[in-house]
Amino acid sequence: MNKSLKRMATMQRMQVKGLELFYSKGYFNTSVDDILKELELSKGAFYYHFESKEDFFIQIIQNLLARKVYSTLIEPLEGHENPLTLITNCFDNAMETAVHNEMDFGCILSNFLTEFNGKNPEIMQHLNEIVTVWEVNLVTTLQKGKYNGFLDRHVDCEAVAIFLMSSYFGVRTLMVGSSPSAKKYRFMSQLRQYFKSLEANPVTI
Amino acid sequence: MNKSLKRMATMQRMQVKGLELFYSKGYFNTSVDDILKELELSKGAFYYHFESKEDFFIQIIQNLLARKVYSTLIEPLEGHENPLTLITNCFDNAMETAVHNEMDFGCILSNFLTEFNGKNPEIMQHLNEIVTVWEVNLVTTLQKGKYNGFLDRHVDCEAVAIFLMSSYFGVRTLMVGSSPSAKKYRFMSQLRQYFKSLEANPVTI
DNA sequence: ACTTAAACAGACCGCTTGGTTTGTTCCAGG
DNA sequence: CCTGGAACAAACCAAGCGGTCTGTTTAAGT
Repeated sequence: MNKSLKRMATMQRMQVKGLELFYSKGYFNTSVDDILKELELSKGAFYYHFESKEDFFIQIIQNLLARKVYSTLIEPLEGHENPLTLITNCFDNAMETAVHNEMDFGCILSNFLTEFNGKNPEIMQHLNEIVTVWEVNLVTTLQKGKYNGFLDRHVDCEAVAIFLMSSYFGVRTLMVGSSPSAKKYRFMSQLRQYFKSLEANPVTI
Repeated sequence: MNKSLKRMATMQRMQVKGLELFYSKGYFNTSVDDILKELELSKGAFYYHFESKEDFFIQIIQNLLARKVYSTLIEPLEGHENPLTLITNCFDNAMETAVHNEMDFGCILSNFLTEFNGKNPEIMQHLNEIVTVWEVNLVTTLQKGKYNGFLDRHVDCEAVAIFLMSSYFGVRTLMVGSSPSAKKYRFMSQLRQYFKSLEANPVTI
């Protein structure tokens, strides 16, 4: 009955705290005990609910990380407006929350990609899956925008998507240094500059 | 006499192997013993030459990483040609070696920035110093290009530099996934597209 | 009231870590 | 030839790691 409810609640608590610490301190640099200490739970509780630290993290990826990426980077792309406007606003919002977040350590997805690269193929696969979902949604949005006459018909949507994902990952890494707000402003100005070159040219007679 | 020569040689060997392993496996995930095992040296040797693992890494940053960034990302900017051409070729070369490198794990500097962010302020300072050097050189190159009439006079050179560094860091992170060659090609096509919008407009009469 | 299983607590284990210490080899200078 | 320090080797240490195991408490079903 509410047995499974309590189970879910405890697992959720562990995963939320786990993602928080893995994100801020890194996966390998965060022990299971670190997580349990903050939750005032024991190892018994942890290994009752999860098979291993790795299994635990994979569930975090699918349950929390995937949703987070979706809500902040994919969902905002929905709509029938100019996709360049949608993406601009999406990036602007995502970076604005990062600027105002005292504990920002860069893009979660990008950080984990870096940390697990060449170390754990299984986890890398799960992470790359999320990247692909993002990429596909970007491409689809751009293509729709092309057919609706917002983008120049020569635009290579797949290339634009790669360029956008790259620049976003990168600027989030760069922003963790000094003056993130200034960097955000400069980045956005050049993103707009780039987008201008993708716009459909008005019909010349 | 050649005492100090041997000393330098041994320290160099340790640092080269250290950077190699720190880069591929991560700093926290690489033990001092891992490095010494591959060199067939002992802990005594290590702690005779270096104060600690952290001191060891800082010396690697200053001796090897700084030089590497300089030779691959800064030195190629020298010259009196169009800075947009210089940067394009520089990025193209840097990414090409990454594509052909079986053991590529992304941009070294970017990876370490991610790994140490929020964990070790001292090391972060050393890393950010390198980033700043790169940024300053990019800005200088761009400004020179503006005065020489290659760039439009409205171009915000500092913003362009941030945008370039972001996109490079990001694409190198993205390339570690699948089909790096395709991603490089798409990235470069959009970089050129972006650069076109920065070019000086021919005088219209 | 009794059973049963879920949901934990916490001691414990083998192993690895960064770092220290002590011992050994080697070789240049007096 | 002998000595002193440089350059290492290797045993050693406390702390921390992921993971296991054996309880103990709680609560639902009968």
